[in-house]
Amino acid sequence: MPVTENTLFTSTSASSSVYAEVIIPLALPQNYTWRIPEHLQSLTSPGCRVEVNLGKQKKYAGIVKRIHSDKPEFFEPKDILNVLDAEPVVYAEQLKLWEWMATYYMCSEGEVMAAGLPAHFKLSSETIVVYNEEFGDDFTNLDAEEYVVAEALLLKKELKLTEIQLILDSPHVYPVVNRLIHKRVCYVWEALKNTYAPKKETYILLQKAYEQEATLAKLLNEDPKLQRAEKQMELLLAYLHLSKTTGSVTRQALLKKSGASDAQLKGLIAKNILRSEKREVDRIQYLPKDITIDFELSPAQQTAYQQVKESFTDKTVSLLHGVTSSGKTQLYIRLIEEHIKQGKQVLYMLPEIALTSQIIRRLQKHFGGYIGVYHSKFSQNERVEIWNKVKSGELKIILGARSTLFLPFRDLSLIICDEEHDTSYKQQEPAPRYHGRDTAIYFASLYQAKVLLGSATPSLESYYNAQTGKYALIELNERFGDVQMPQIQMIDIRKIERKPNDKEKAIITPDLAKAIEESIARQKQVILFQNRRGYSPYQVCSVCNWVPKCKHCNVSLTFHKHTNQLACHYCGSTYPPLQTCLACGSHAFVQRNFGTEKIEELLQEKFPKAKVARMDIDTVRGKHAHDTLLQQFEQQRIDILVGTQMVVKGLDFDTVALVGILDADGILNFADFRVNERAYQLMEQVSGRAGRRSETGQVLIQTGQPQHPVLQYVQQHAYKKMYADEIDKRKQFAYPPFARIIHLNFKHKIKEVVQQAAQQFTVSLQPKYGNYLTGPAEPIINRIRNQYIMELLIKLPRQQQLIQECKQDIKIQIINLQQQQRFRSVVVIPDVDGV
DNA sequence: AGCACGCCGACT
DNA sequence: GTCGGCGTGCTC
Repeated sequence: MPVTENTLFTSTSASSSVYAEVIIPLALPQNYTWRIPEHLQSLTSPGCRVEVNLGKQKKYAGIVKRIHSDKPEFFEPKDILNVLDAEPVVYAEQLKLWEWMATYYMCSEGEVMAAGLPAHFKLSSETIVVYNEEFGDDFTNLDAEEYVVAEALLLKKELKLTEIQLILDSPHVYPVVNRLIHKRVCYVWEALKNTYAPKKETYILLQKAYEQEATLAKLLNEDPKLQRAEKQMELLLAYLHLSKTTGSVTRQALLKKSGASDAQLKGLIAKNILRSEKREVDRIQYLPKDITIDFELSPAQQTAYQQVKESFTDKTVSLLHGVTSSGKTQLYIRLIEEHIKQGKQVLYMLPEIALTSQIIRRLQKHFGGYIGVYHSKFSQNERVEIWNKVKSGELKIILGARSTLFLPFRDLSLIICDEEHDTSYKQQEPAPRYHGRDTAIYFASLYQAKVLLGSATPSLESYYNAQTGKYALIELNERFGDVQMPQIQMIDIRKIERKPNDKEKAIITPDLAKAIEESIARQKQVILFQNRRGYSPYQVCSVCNWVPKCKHCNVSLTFHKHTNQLACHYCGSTYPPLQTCLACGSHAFVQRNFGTEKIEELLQEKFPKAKVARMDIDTVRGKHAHDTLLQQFEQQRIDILVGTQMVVKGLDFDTVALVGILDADGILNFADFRVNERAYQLMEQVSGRAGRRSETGQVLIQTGQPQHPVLQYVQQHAYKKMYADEIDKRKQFAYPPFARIIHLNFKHKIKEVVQQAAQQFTVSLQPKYGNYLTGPAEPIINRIRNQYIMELLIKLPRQQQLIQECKQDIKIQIINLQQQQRFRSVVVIPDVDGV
């Protein structure tokens, strides 16, 4: 429920002051308080931005969290300089969400605000505003102050807010700039990190002249331009049919459906009957706002759908455990339909941006202009646009990654959290280090909305919650349209590895090679999966086995063949390749290479006629590379695709007959308490890529431990057995879901200092939390960007009170630590529920 | 996050 | 002698 009413004081006497607790987008120790001068009191309400002074001369646009009349005891508050918004920019729900996130994930509300608010709302005196060239120079609608600034901007193109102060000869520039941004005369400068280029697709549209029935009929029946061009006529009819059934028509879809040639389409465009237009796939604002559902759920889907609906009568969260290809998306679409027909809003969350462009086309077919897409790679202008449309309630469905949770929903009633197990939901680097799924559950509670978690391989946490009745559990065990679960076989590599001369055979075993050959012969596609970790190409001295490492991080350098450089994957620094061993002086350097690049080479050698492609961080770095690669694969211009984790997500094609997991041991031997869960999820998801509509897929797993329980479970698609097995171990060793883990990272440039700091910190927690502490320990990679690292793990039993106290104690101890001269500059970073 | 304040090295 | 390096403290 939006907070629009002014929570102000009717009975306040003129003499007593009114104060505002304001959130500033910084990592401040707490929120600060400013006084609201009398003339601004009626304009100020929670959720509004206010212009305030911080420090000697810095100014910020902060957001009012709370208005009160408690005079601060220990300082004299400054006055708020201006109120920037007539209407709050966020609802009370957003303020509550920020507070919860800051408390739960142990950061400041300012940091949450900084992450959640589009840059255009975050003015500060250092902000640079840029002239919007598209605006032109028609300044007739500007008032005197706006005009002066606009003129200056036209001349200089960009200005700092401090410079604008000089121009206006007044410190009160924020409201003016604010209005100018609103009128699109200028915009806030965005740092150049915007490498994301939205995917574009060519759409085919009917020329305006033929949009009316009558003119169209005339064209079809009597126009001489078409009577003799039979093929073009066919194509046009195909277009009309397609546009009737799907709404908008892409060039690709049209050509595929009609079987027409490029030339025929060009002909129609030349005759001014059709026209083509490039559109960004993610932006679909031109579509009509209507709902068309043109499919039926299968009986199994229908049952699950009913169960989901019923579960929401007494549970807030439902977990939909549906095997790969069971058609979860169709079920979601039905559910969305129901919610938006009641005028409510729906949030559809995905773990990664790359997946949005895949799913958006499916959704837009059904919900047209009701959908918006939102994620961190959108330009600030676009973000503000969507922000406002969500706030006004114009957009009903928002598809996006975790940052979509920051949008000011007006009337949210459902959150779908797809691929709920995916670890990309957890934000790693800057604060707030939040988990999209868990935050979604809290966020939903603010609106009394429901949450649907979906996965073929649920996280142990969620499945546990479903088992214990906290969540509802709905199972969908049938693949859609009678597709069989893929057949999974193990290939024991132990025999092959014994023969040292046959190293290559250990990478692609003869059995796998044979299967690949057969698939290709049948015109089917092959996906090979290789996990990246530990298998990056590197240089090594063949005499003494010395491996070059990064100067700033304790990490082996990765060798990049295409740039002929050694690179550090942690800090990004690069080095020239080595000729001489720095340890023994020999010149016998060799490239060790089990990465996808090497495998690609090997495959090309073995299958010279096949088209081999590689999909990993390196090959999809470019703007459209990811989509282009997927498209090529979809159009079957690639026979064998070798890739890392990336191939697991978003590959949903019918013609994959064979999936090979090249090195299961690399996945199974990873040192983490979640290995088994992760390994199962990964392999089950990879397997799910094999065999769609037409036939049973085949999965081959190369391993030296074919009896490994996880592999057995994968082979039988026995999620529940894996769960039962694993949950016991979690309980025994007090890991999640039976414990809450808080990770503490200590950083300092001097190794001894960081070690002692971590040690002292641990000792200080010992009396109260002794049993729950693990460490401090030096991580395997003990230095990143010249900072040494120590880690401390706290495993707390799931008792609300204890966990809250512990978070409090951690904060106290951090302050304590930094009060000591020696440890002053040690950085301590808490990470709650890290993955 | 900035920015002012403050204490040590290489320069006109 | 000073300019300026960045470590440290503080912002209602």
